[in-house]
Amino acid sequence: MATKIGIREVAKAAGVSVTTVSHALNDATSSRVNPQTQQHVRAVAKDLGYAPNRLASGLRNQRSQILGLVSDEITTTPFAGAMIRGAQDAAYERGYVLMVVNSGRDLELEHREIRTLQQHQVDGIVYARMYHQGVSLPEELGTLPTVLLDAVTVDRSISSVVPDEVTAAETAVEALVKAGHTRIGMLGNGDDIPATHGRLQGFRNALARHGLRFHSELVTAGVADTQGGREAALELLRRPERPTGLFCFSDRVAMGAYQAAAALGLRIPEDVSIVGTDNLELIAAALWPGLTTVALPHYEMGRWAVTRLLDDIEGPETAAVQEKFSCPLIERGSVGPPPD
Amino acid sequence: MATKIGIREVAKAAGVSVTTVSHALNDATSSRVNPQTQQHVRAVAKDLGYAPNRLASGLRNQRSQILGLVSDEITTTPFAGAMIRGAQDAAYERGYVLMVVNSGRDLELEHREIRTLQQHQVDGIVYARMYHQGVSLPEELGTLPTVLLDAVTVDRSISSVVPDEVTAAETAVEALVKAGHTRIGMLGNGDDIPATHGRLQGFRNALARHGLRFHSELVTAGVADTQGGREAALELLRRPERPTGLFCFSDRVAMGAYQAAAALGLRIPEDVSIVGTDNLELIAAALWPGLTTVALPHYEMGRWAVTRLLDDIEGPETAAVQEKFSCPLIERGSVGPPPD
DNA sequence: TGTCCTTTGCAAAACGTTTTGCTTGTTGTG
DNA sequence: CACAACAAGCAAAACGTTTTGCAAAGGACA
Repeated sequence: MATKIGIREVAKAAGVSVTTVSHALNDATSSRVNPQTQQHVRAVAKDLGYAPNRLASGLRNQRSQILGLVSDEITTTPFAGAMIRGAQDAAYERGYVLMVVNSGRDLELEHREIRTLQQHQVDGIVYARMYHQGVSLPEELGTLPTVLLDAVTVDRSISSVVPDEVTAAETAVEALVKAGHTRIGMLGNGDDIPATHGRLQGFRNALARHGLRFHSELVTAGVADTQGGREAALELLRRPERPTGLFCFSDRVAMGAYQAAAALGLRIPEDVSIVGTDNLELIAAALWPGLTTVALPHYEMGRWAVTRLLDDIEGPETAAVQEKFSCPLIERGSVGPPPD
Repeated sequence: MATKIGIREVAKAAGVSVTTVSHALNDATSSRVNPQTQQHVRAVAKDLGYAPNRLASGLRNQRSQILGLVSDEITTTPFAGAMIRGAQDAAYERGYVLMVVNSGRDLELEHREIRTLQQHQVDGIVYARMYHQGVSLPEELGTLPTVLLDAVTVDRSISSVVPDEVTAAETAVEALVKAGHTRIGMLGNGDDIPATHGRLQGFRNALARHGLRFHSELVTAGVADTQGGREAALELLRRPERPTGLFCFSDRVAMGAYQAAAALGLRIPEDVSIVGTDNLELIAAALWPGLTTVALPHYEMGRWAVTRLLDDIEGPETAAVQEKFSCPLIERGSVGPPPD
């Protein structure tokens, strides 16, 4: 209530100058102020509930303590939530706060949003994508510290973090192999992005490593959503020599595979085993039986991106890092031994 | 590159004083500056790519052009995404930007986060919940303009926006009634929140309006997730006098009902019709057949909250408003006439 | 006793804007 | 022609901090 209390009010109440208050509050072990005075000032400040105006200190310090997070999509997937929360947590722990903007793939809008962030003097930017893909960085970022989240550029001079798609797929497929499956199908996305290439590569790696042949007719590309997954799985599971295990590009696709299995009277996991990708709680835990899937560590990636960004901002210059996060297998109930 | 260009650089380049630049850029139809000069200054400013430092102007104007959005959960549900996007869009259109924080129900953390927002001098706060519920506002908000999003307080002096739970449920149930169903069950949440009470009320209203009796044994409370929905639906659908239509508290619960129907060999919608609540794309559009459901207008509510907040901030004082948004029925394929 | 540090504190400048007077011409009017 | 009114622009103050340079007060030492 009353008047907003600023550093001046504290100074007056403590009977010292504004300068001394500032020193008492900021310099951890200050040589400019008597420990007793310091303690006293701090007590008074706390008492009054003083908190510095960050607009003012930002202006003075050329440090806003704000990070920008620009992403393409925030709406459709809950991945966004996990990544952003990871980023927020990491930022908060170090005294920063996030300004999130999302462009919905509108490049023109994205430009304007980035300019807005720059007007607010953000100290750095996390440039995020909802799916692991290649991007080209907007020009206007200029020399502003930037880290890529779930995306990569050809320019290796900027740090990035992505899931390790190859080993993620290997992990998923090996879960099937270890359960005894030898005819394994894949329902894959067709887009020309690292996620697609990496997972197909991992699929092949896992088969090769265990001496299994790669049957290209068991791989379906261009499967993007549940409906696509259902149709593709129907086609695969109707074959006389049907696969007994299915590796799905995403949990949404896996949900389609569940539907196909049900339509054909195949039980999971007794008749067909299914592994997904994403560990989307909303789906993976809701399916029945629960979906065994590899988790994309969105929360952790969000944390890493911000931590790295803050290290860049606050610390000395270091070489850029291209980080890959491994994807653990989350076992629920959709994998079992193949039927006889 | 070079040096950061500020208003001073523009002034120098345009051959006028800093004052004149400010007037030329800000006063739409300025009496302080010659239209020619104004045009010239603007051209120069654009040419140099000048954009004002909002830390500085915020400090001077006592207006940060930042809004805080504090929410409990951002992770688990995609609702958050829609609400936040609506809020962001509305804010952006009026030159504001959002600072989002989420407390994960940790009250202590929430307090600290709000204080942080206040340090950044946010011009107002949207206090959001992910489910329609009653809340008590944190003390420290004080006189800061605030709007509630998907939440209400006993204190009617503060504006809020929530879904109209009662008519939402009525809409859902009437879809079943109009298809010819007379024995309708409800899988409801048990929590003591407006969402629960409102929807149960709507359920009863719809029945009464069409001369149908309310059978309390067809109503199951405390059903929160897919597994709960499955179990509750199994129980209901196994009855000799089973309901032919089910109204579900959420789409997640409805997904459980789908599973129960499948387990019992009941087809949707031939043997049993199902209506959900939420219109959660990820689930409603993915289920097979598609789930008919009432949409909670999260995006629109997010927009409304920010628009209202900005009107409060920028405009003259007006009386608080308690807004209820209606929830349209989204028809997919899960409702049909009852069997024989 | 005078000189020189050291300690403790303060005044003032700076960060980049916006806005309030004030000054200087210029035009219109009696 | 003189004077008022007005148009156009500028200098300076202010927003709330942080930090640099300086001053005063003591204490140690010669």
